[in-house]
Amino acid sequence: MSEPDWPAGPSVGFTLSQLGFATSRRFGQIVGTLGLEPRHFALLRAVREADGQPQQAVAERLGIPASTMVSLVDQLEARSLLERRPHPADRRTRLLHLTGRGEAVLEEATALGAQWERAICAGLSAGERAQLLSLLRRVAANIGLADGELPDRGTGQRPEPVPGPAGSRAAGPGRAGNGPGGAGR
Amino acid sequence: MSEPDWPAGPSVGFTLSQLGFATSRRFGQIVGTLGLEPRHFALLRAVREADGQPQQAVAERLGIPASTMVSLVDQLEARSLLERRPHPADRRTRLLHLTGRGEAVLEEATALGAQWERAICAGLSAGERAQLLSLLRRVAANIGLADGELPDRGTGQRPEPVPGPAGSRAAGPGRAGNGPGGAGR
DNA sequence: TATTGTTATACTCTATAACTATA
DNA sequence: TATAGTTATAGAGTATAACAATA
Repeated sequence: MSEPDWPAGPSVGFTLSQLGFATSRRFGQIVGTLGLEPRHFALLRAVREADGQPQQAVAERLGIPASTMVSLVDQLEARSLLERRPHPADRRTRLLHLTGRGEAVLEEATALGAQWERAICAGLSAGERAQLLSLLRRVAANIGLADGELPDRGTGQRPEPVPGPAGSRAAGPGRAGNGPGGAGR
Repeated sequence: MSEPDWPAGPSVGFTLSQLGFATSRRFGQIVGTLGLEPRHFALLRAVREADGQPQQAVAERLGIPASTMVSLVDQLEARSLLERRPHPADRRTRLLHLTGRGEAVLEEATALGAQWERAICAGLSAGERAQLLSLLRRVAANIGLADGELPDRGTGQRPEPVPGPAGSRAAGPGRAGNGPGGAGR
């Protein structure tokens, strides 16, 4: 079997895992300041993006199971950040709308996200940051992560086991984790 | 409030979250090929690093609660990848040792990790990869992540809420997630 | 008969607390 | 009395399946 042709030292994969985890965890704490979890933030953004979508459409877009979506919307509606309105024609569906307060909180959260972004990139010149993003984009392409794509939640989806060869043996659980939920784009 | 002074586009924070998540998830699938979860891999590596440590010492080093450690070791011992041996002087403590099979599997997993690393960095020159690592290291320093440091598991630890200002309101849950568990350094 | 949203249920994971045997 | 390891237990979180209203 071929030896790694890279110089020794920390791997990109490990570093990315570490950073990605720390980054999103910290971001979770930050939006927690507003009483939000990252997925609440993601949900609010999805709703704002296209106000008045059916609840399920948003759930599908975010890759959240319908039942989970219910409690998520419940929580945000209880805080008057968004509201369910009846569909004019179909009495089964509920259309999601951002409230004024929801917009305000979303803006606050977005500002905190921007602030966090600046903290992350402190000391990097604009050029360095651009290059970092460029390199990350190439890595993303390597691992088959489309540009704006959301990594599919553990909803089944089963990509190819392993790119190259393998050492056989049975397949294990293969666990997942919590989604990124980081600051927006 | 200050506007982001960065050019528009995807943020580093979001991209890192996304990549870190995708990376570790994929790595989980890869080692799953060997019937291992990432934390099994981490455990095996920690044991190999210093063969014959007490079980709790390893647990502490990995930030795993003692009770979780038990089942983890149980699983690996059931597969004869490592074994508990009595401490010569203290009959309470169990010393962890890698078996021959454990070493073999660990090597297989390491090889898969190296292969995954190559896939991640495909198309990057050695210089580009070095620069990527350098930039990531600077980002890691920015967010207060020591070099080889393991991000502390949700074991309590409560860092400062937010670096800069804030929009008040009560503190939310602030959730965590699964650790990196990516390929080794 | 199919679909939207909801509720109920069952499962997984993890950590805390209780317990045993040693020290 | 304190500690290593274990077992039992309880909580959070999440997905699957059953359900009611409507199409």
